[in-house]
Amino acid sequence: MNVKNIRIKDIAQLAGVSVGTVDRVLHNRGRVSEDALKKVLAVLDQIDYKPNLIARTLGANKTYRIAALMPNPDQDPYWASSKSGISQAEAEWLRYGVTVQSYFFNLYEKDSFKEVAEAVTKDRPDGILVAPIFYHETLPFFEQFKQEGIPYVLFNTNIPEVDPLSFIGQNLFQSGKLGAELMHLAQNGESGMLAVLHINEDLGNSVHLAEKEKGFREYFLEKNHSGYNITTHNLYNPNEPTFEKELSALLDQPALKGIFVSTSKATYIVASYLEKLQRNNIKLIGYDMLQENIRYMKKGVINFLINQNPKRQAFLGINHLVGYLILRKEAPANELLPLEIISKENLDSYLSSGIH
Amino acid sequence: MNVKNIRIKDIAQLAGVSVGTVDRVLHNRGRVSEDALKKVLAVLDQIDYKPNLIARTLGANKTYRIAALMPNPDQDPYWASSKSGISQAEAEWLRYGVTVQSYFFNLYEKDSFKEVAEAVTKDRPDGILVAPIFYHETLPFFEQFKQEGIPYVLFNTNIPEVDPLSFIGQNLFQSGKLGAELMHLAQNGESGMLAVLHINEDLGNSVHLAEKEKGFREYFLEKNHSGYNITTHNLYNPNEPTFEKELSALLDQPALKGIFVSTSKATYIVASYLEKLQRNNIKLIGYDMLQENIRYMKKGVINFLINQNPKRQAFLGINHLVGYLILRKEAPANELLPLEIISKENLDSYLSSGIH
DNA sequence: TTGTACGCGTTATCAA
DNA sequence: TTGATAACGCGTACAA
Repeated sequence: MNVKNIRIKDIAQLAGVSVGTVDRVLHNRGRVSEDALKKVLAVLDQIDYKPNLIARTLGANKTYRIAALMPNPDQDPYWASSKSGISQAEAEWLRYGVTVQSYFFNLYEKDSFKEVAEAVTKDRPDGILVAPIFYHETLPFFEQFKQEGIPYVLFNTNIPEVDPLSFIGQNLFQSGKLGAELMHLAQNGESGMLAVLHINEDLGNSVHLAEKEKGFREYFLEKNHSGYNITTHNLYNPNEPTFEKELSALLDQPALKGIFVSTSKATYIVASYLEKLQRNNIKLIGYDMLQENIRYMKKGVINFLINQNPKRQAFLGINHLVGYLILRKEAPANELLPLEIISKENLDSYLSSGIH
Repeated sequence: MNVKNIRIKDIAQLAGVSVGTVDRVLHNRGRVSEDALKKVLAVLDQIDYKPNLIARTLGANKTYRIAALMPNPDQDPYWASSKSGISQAEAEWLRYGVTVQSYFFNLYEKDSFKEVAEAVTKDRPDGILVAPIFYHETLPFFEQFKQEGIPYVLFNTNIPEVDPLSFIGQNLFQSGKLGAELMHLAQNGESGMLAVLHINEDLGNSVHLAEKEKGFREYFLEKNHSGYNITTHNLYNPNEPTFEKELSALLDQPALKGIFVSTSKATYIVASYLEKLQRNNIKLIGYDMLQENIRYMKKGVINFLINQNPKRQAFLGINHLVGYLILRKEAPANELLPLEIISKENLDSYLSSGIH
């Protein structure tokens, strides 16, 4: 095997032109005569030229600005995880001239999203990573980004219609099915009442949550487990006095055997009530390895967590953008992360491996 | 924030010396006067110099040869997975002058290991990745590698005494505990007889397997689940006629409710017997997403798999070596991969994400 | 002991 | 339209 790679210099020599001409042909920069073009293309046709990306980044000496558009991490620890993934990717690429500017919008205000998205548009970054949790508000911006030729990557929530460079997330329907499988296991063969619980603080998320619920119900339909009685409960702002009343009413039902919670923050909120009310016979299944969730899992209040890997989602998002910008690498159109099951006994192995 | 990184040139300017001197200080090459040393160190103390690795690799223009020393992938699909991880890493680094030469030894013959390891020693690679499944046979070689200053990384099996650059694997004790937790769940609250089954084809593995068993038993001890009766079964070559007899004898016991199998290949062997004997009330828990295991899981014969991620283990091993050789990056002394739980409902999400 | 100068492969600039 | 050449930052050979 010939290890030595073919250089632009070699192509130039073979074609009988200069490196400058080859470069212009390779990058369609124009200003090349018919004659020279033909000669270079003939050589390129024969050999498989693979640019040395190391040399390219060094030579180009460009700096790239990436904009990360996401909910304010202070409003929800889930988004704090995402943020840390962005920071990690940023640290890794900083020395290669990549900077990431974060733009936070208010999780509960659509107008805040618009405002911030306009700021991004104005700043004209080289690439954009965005968690598009508000469907309608986001669409016009992608139209604009596309027109300006700025590549954008979506994470957490997909909007296939806007044709992003890449989407990173999970299969939500399957996630719900997995939640159901785990619930079924946790029930130890007994039957009874199961609750699907959404705490829908930001309304942008409702499609997200509905998809998980569909999967959850589908599992029991397929299996024909008619012994279970599944109810749905929508709660909103945990700070409202009605919240506690409604949740307590649910938890007080003696027949209730399990709760599937559709978001990560909601998981530890419900866990705290379960603990307070001493309802330790109710199995709880929720999302993500947030610090509070880890605590309740170790105590045995939470039975299973499904890891959505928010940190990794955002990390990969930045990486895909950088790969595309610097290394001209195509990103996968859909990167669906595995649905990781976290239980008491493998929790530590996830914590120490530091990827979560 | 100052985006531009500090270059050697900058340090030289600040210290009032030349780049050559700075370089000699940075790499302890000697031939530097007390005075100059002090000046440079003073500057280095103030600022956080991070070399541009891109420039370094470009300038070095070296080629590195890595040797991968592992069992023959044709003898066991588990090792075929490892091999594919090596190939993937190789493809990724080929253009940067890294080549990987694989050396396969016979899984069942210690002498074969010696032979191949000698070949590696003779070839004097720049780095070595090895799965040291034979303890005694491996030790002298590491002694030699250490003397020659060739860095080596271990995967799959750890031998801390040889002080490798890095070990990549899992916590086997905890892996067994997780197996027990899953078994307990799968039992649906019933009690009965549980079997721990080892198929110990290559004897090098026995410590490995014992560790998993210890964890498995520890779980039930901690939980005080006295309802279970746990037995251990050691089988050897599946091709011997006694094998089928012994295994059938075990499976014929009506009280048997679950089997925990300690290796990946053994998992689908047991699954095939369970299917043939129609013992579908016996819960089966084993290891790894081998093709056959995936098939039996989809059929419902295997209840849970614990993913040891053989592909990723090997992939990371090569990456750590490359990182150390090219980028002078310290590899983690112990990289313990998370214990991934695979069930029917998250199987596809792992398959499609392509990391397994 | 020190500093200068060149090469790595690519991109970008500029004079011809 | 072309080709020669200077960056990019690091490592290193070599001359002083």
